[in-house]
Amino acid sequence: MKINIKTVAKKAGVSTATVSRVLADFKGMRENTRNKVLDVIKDLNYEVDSVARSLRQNKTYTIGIIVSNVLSQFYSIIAKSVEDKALKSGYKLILCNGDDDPFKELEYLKILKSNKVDGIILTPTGKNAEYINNIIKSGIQVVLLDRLVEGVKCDSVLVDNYNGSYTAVKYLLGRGYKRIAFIGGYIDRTTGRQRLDGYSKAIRDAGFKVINDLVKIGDFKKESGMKLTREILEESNRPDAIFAANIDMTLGCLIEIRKAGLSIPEDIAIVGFDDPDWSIIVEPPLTAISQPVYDLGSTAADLLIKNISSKGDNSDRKPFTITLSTDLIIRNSTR
Amino acid sequence: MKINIKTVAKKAGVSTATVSRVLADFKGMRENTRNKVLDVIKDLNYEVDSVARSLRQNKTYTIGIIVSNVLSQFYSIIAKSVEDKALKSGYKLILCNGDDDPFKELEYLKILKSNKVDGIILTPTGKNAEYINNIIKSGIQVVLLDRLVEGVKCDSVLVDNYNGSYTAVKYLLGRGYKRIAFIGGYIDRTTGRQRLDGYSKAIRDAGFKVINDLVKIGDFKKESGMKLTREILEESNRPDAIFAANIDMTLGCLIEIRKAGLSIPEDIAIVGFDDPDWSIIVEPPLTAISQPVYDLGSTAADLLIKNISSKGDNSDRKPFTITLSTDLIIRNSTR
DNA sequence: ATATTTAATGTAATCGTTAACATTGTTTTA
DNA sequence: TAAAACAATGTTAACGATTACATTAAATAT
Repeated sequence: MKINIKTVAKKAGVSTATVSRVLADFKGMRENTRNKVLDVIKDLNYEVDSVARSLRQNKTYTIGIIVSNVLSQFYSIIAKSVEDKALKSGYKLILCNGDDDPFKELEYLKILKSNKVDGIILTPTGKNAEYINNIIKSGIQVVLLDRLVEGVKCDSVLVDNYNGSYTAVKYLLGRGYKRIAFIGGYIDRTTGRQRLDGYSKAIRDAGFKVINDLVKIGDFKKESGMKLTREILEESNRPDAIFAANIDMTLGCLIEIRKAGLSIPEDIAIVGFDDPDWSIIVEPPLTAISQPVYDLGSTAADLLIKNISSKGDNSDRKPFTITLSTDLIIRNSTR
Repeated sequence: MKINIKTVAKKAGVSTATVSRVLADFKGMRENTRNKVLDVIKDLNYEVDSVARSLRQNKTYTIGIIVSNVLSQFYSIIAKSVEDKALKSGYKLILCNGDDDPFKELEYLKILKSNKVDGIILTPTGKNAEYINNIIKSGIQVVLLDRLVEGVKCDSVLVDNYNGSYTAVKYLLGRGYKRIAFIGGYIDRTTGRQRLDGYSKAIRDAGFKVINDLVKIGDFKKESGMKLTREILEESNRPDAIFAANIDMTLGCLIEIRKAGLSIPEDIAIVGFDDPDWSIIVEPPLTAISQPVYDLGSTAADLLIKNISSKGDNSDRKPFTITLSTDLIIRNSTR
């Protein structure tokens, strides 16, 4: 037999409105009736139907998050941090892997819109500006994470990629490295672009020129890191250091260097952007740019939830960007 | 202005039923009307409201997954594999971190039930049998992943923990190790229990006794792996090998061994249960029991989705368990 | 050409809740 | 004690889709 608010109301001898009030913790009620209703609810094991509630209230208490790939430690930390915050504020999380594919991203954006999520945290490919604006206009709050989208006006939480990258390369230069290779990805995304720019600037500031053959662009994945490292190692004039622009590429880079039988940092130095948990157990421990990943996610979640609660109030205030800074963690993969 | 099925119907000069039929790809329709409706849909950028649809159809096209912790590579692979399958079959995924906490698990189970998900994939703590049965009775399909719950009858997908563990320890014994420590967790969960049992059996089969001081039980997390490893290293008669029962504990173990300045495998050998992507870049590369993690998730998802589609038909067939086997990957953390 | 069958569309109830408004019951004030 | 004010509860129309059933239009048979 189906148990819904009507069943409860009938058994408790009250109206559905009264039951609804009990559910909503409405204060203006006789203790007596409240208890009567609560008893029946317990008795029947009644649980509210969130779908019906969402339809009526036009609020789902759900936020959607689109990340590139939870398999990457970076995004799994993001997912966890957002979920932690969400749960605390009574929201649940729909997780979507956009795979850095604009089509998949669009597909997911449509699903989230159709499901009337209250807000979306998006690590964008940069390609669906029109639809994202459309979503924002429909009243769904959006916060961009880690990257920007041209033509979209909404709050965002970023990492200072440019300075992180600059610091890493400057450090390498300071240690006497002269031929520093760059392994990056997606220069049409802000992350890819800024990390490359930071690299280039540091090289130039030191009075060197950026050598095209030493700048390799892939897709931020392990396999791509492996492939590009192989290319670099085949250079006739092998570089003395590599700066890998994200965690998965760093992993790929380390795998190939090991395969090639080279030793770090004697034969070649490595600095990675992002500091994974395994960085202290590799040999030698990895010098890395550490990003405040957990903070990144929880800041975005905080912001999103705040925006959801004050919906409307902020619809014409200026969007703003929170930029978190990085740290250089010096270990032993550089001399 | 709000655009819903009525708006579309009016503008197209048809009834809402007709629009609904177009949305559902109903075949018995005049091409003419269908196109008229499709045109209006495109014109108005109409998108169906999934919440309303779910209420009416009593189907949400959503599956919930409760894992211990997406931060662990094991679970992030599970999440990804389930999501891949889900998307292909038109389902979306609500991700929940149970944190191996029975209360949090219960809380999430309630949320998922209230949200009328079509199915749940659960990595259970083992503690909420009653509520899980309640969920199953309510018509929501459940598939247990990686662990079992006593008293719950539903399909499950597991890894052969017992034999995996047995194989690992037998291998160590075969290489001449005599004092083998065990670092495990949660022996009240099937995974924890079975891995310990496999260890014990292998030790006994070799004619040795299980030494209590060498069996350390924690909570499957990195920090716990670190702490227990420290305890082990302080033993007056230090063991010559450690078998760590999951990926995070293995990581913790390696961190502490490095801190202690011991070399692997000369001073102490290590075998880990589960084979993370960093296992080939640590020094020395890690000997490990590899689990078919991606398969585990996608098998569970397949099974769940199949059960959802054939809902009712299988309600009184016997639940079954799919057990996937493990591989021993021999590298250099053992002599 | 009319009756009969079949195909295409329309009407309206329904899913389970909430919330605006109406009503009843209880105090307080004059 | 009656009127006024306020507190507690009830009635009922939404929310936006789907779908059983009713109706109308077209196709076929007689």
